[in-house]
Amino acid sequence: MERICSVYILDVPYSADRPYSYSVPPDLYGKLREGTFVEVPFGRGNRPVTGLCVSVSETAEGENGLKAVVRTLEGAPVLDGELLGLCDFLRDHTLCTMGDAVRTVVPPGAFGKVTEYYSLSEGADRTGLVHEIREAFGNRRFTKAELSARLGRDVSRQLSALVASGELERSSDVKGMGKIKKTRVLSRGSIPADPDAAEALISGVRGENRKKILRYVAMCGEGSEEEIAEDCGISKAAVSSAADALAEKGYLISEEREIFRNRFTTEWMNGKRRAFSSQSKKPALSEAQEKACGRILEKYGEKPCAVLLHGVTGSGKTNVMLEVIDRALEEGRGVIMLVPEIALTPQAVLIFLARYGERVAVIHSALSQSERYDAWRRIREGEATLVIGTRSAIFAPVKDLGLILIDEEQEYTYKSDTNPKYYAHDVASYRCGRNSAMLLLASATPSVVSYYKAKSGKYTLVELKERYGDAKLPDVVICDMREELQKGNLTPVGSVLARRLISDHRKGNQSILFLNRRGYNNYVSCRSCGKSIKCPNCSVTLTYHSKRRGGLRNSLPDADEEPFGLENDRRAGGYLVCHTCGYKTVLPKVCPECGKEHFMFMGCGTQKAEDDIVAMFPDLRIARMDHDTTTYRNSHEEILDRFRRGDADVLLGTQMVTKGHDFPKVATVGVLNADGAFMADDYRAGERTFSMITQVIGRAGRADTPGFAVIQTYNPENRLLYQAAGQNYEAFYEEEIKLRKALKFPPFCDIAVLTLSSPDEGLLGRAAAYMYGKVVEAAKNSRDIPLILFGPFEAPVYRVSNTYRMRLVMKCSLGRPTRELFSKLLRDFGKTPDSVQYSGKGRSGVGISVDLNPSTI
DNA sequence: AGCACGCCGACT
DNA sequence: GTCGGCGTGCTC
Repeated sequence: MERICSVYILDVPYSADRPYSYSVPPDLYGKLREGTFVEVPFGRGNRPVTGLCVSVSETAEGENGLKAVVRTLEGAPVLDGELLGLCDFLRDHTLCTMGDAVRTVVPPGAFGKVTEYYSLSEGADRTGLVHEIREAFGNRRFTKAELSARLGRDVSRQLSALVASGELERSSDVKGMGKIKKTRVLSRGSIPADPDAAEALISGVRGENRKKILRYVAMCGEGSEEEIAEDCGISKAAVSSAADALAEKGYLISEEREIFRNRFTTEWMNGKRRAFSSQSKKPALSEAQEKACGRILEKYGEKPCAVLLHGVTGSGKTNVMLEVIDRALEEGRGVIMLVPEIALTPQAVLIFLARYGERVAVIHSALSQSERYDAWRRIREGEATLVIGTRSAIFAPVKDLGLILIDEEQEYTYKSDTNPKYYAHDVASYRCGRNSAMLLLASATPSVVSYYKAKSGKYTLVELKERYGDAKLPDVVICDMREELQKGNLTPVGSVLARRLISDHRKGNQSILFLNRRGYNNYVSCRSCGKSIKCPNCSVTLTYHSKRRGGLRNSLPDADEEPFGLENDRRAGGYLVCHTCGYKTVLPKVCPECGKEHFMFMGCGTQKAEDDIVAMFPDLRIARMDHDTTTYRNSHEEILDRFRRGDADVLLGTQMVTKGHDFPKVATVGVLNADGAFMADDYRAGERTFSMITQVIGRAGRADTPGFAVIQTYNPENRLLYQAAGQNYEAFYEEEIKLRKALKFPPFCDIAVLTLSSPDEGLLGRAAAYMYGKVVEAAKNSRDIPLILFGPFEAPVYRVSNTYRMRLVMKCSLGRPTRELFSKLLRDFGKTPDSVQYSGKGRSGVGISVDLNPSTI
């Protein structure tokens, strides 16, 4: 019998991403298991690469000719079934390589990268190249890339020749493994636990430092060198040397322990925790909350299961979620809670830290690589059982997972838009199924897809319909901005809102102004009737593109450039495009709705709004919060603190201002342009608008201040706005789901987007046409895969850093057969013979990627 | 991706 | 002759 194993190579393109068989040398029998990272020789040159072993098996002798595993990567984790399962799931469901999947599931640094090095052997130095190498590197080892970069030419061929002739030696090493920081922890050795007996013993020991250390350990039981040095006021070196002596005599036990770097959490734990300890008390649940909680906990017994908790803003969903978390933790099971990035504020986290203390691990984007790795290990070792974090926290290696919560579940940040383009909900469902856990989705405005699943029985629907306490909905005024325009008001603030801002300021109240960030998605609307121009096939808004040399541009002239810019653009060939079906038309001379000829570009960003408001109201102090002002760490918090302290009168910003901060002095909330969001060319524009407006309105008039909200719009007859104003989710949903059904959009189908990219525009066009044919052919060959294909057409942003992109959009049903179809298309695309057909010559130079159910189309 | 192998033009 | 660029097929 011989032992062989199946290995995925972590750095191969999609077309070569499959398991490869290697033989296992007997000296690795004890070390090599499924889930072990290994070094293997790969390719014709047998270059050393990183692999992940996914299975080990015995085989009858004779099936040989296999290369052998070189070694296992010491210090790298061995992935258990849960993590391997996650990698497999990602690979299958997002059509990524195993390497990409592994790098998503396991933090970089946990396993390094096997790297090939060369170094000069004792051999001669006659040859030119050997001489060059000696000059550049001496006897130090170097990689092929380093040498090529140094010499500015390709050296592969000579290197192999020099290796063959023995003048160079090849070696391999693992690069980039994260350092595991350790510290020495001292605990009681022969020191008795009884304080008097301990003191008697300690007083007999010579040396002040030693006495201090012993007293510390006698009192606290144990302490790290750092802690002891800090608390006893001795240098670390002194602690270290005293500890050596004390350990040798047996007074103390000394052991090495990993320490987990976590600046964020540690700061809060040490500093602010006490201040917030009052929050650790369980808040009393209202009757409605109690009832909702009961229904969820009842369901909790039937795991695996999924629940959608739909609670209107201010209904206290968090309290209910905390109760469910308690239940899972009491059972001894692990919990993951996902929150949107912008909701992961220190205030929010503190609630959890105060309540659950050291069991919590927080994963957020500000963590350094080593902190991330430390958090990962802390979770994996079972020290942290409650993980709170953004999208990627869904992969946290929590032990015995019993509950996954996704707060604000409709947020599209739960869909990754880079490499493994996964949707956190899908991963969550998979993990819950595998672990018999509960999936709890929560939102005031669930996504239409999730609510549909709840309505149709796939999820259990639990609703919280009343606001907590006696909080009331604010009065909402919907303002017709067309009238403002006719009056000649071109500023982002209409007269109603202007009056409120002034009176709020006079009374010492504050205001929040919300302006949708997605301002770059410009559209054209009619100045007279306010209608925007829609696609005849899809009922989505057409996007305006102005034709400029080299492709399409995405930003539009400022409002004051217009109508001059508009006329110029029309002459230059500006046109309207539907990003769903590819429909394209020239910008009409007159509005198709009312026949007037005054079009207008929409798309005023927060920055412009700030300038305008400052000009209008010089007395108001404005705090602007958007992506541009919050790029620095903590700047987000600083802006909110400033506003909370009352050092600003107006908080102006993008979605960030809509998330659950409580500002008691906020009387008025203004939505500067409610159209900006739902005019976007995406079938979910409606649900996003509804969600954003609902949330931002909820910010007005908490506590004792009566609330007031102003929604500014050019479409005052749009029912969506009234539904949002009245927080009437049901009405919104009923209308929306009919529309989705009629037009066949999710949840009644899935959407797949295949993107081709190339710096060569002509080549790209041919490749796109070619792939179109391939998809048609593939769909025809398998009748059971229903698929509606649109395209090929230019991506919404056609050119990005000199690369052009074209897309095929497909409505389909994403099951295993459909994914397999896409997988095959991707694999085949990576192989040359086919691509020759469109490229004419050479390697195609066209990139391909598939996004299944993208967050925007 | 990244390597070897083969083909081809350029330079010594 | 051989160095180095470029295209192609293949990776246990």
